[in-house]
Amino acid sequence: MQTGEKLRMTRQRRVILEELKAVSSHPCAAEVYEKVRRRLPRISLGTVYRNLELLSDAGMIQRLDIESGRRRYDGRTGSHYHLRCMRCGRVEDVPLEPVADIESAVGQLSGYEISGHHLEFFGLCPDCRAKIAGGRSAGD
Amino acid sequence: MQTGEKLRMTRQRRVILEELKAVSSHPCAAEVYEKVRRRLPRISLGTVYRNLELLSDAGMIQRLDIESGRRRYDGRTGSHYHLRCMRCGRVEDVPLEPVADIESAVGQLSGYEISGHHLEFFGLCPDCRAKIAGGRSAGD
DNA sequence: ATACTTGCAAATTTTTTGCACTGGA
DNA sequence: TCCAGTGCAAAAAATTTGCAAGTAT
Repeated sequence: MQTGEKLRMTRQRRVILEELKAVSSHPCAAEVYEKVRRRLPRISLGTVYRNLELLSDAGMIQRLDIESGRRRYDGRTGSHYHLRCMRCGRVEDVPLEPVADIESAVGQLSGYEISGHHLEFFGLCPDCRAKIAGGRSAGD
Repeated sequence: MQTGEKLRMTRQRRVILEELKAVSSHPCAAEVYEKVRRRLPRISLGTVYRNLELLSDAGMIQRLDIESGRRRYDGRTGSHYHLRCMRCGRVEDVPLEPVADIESAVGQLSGYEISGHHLEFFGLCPDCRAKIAGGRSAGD
């Protein structure tokens, strides 16, 4: 929420942020940990978790609660939508402009004070479509 | 997906389904367990987890992956949207017609075969707005 | 009768936390 | 300097799973 937080920029924090901004996948904490570890071998998983939360709170990255078992993170902070492949699990950004005006409509109807919305599409990515069509071994 | 599954209807399964259909909240497994336990005191949490997954697979209920740490379930199976209060955590249905045609647009743009979408709004529910406005003790 | 289900408990998986030490502003 | 930040390891929290016994069809 509060976008202007003042965070002390430690080496760990910076590398986590850089690695997250560098990818367009939407990694979970463990995946960020693996990437960061290549540059800072002694970093701990706990530090990665703590920083991902702090960076989210500071508005420098975005939390993605679209899976039940694990939280994913997104280096893009602007509002945008996601597309998830139900077969391989990848999460991509949707090339579509966010709709802003539905929020006020929902606010009126519900009495809520709306502060945002998430829109997520799910289906099969091109790769998985090809695999299924070709080898027709739909099972894993 | 496959809505016509043939599930053996055990007592546990039926009660879980009934309790879930009876509420408009969107309970997690532990909450369903508590409700069901009032009618079947010896049911185990594992059975609740197993059945919620089976019922979801059979298309008789709906999985809600809108929180990172726990999965919620919805007795309504038709496509509809959700509204979550960021303060008290409640999840309600949105009184808004699902938009169907955005799916084909996204499919065209992305190359995905889209099978559905989730739209979730978040903000403050009327109760929490009142509490904050009145007592202004925004903290828990 | 016989698979499918259940209860129970242990195992997994993901995330959080306590604490003494370290390093950035 | 000095306090926020870190590494490490243990604790929590949510979910899954193995297995012997029970039950719906």
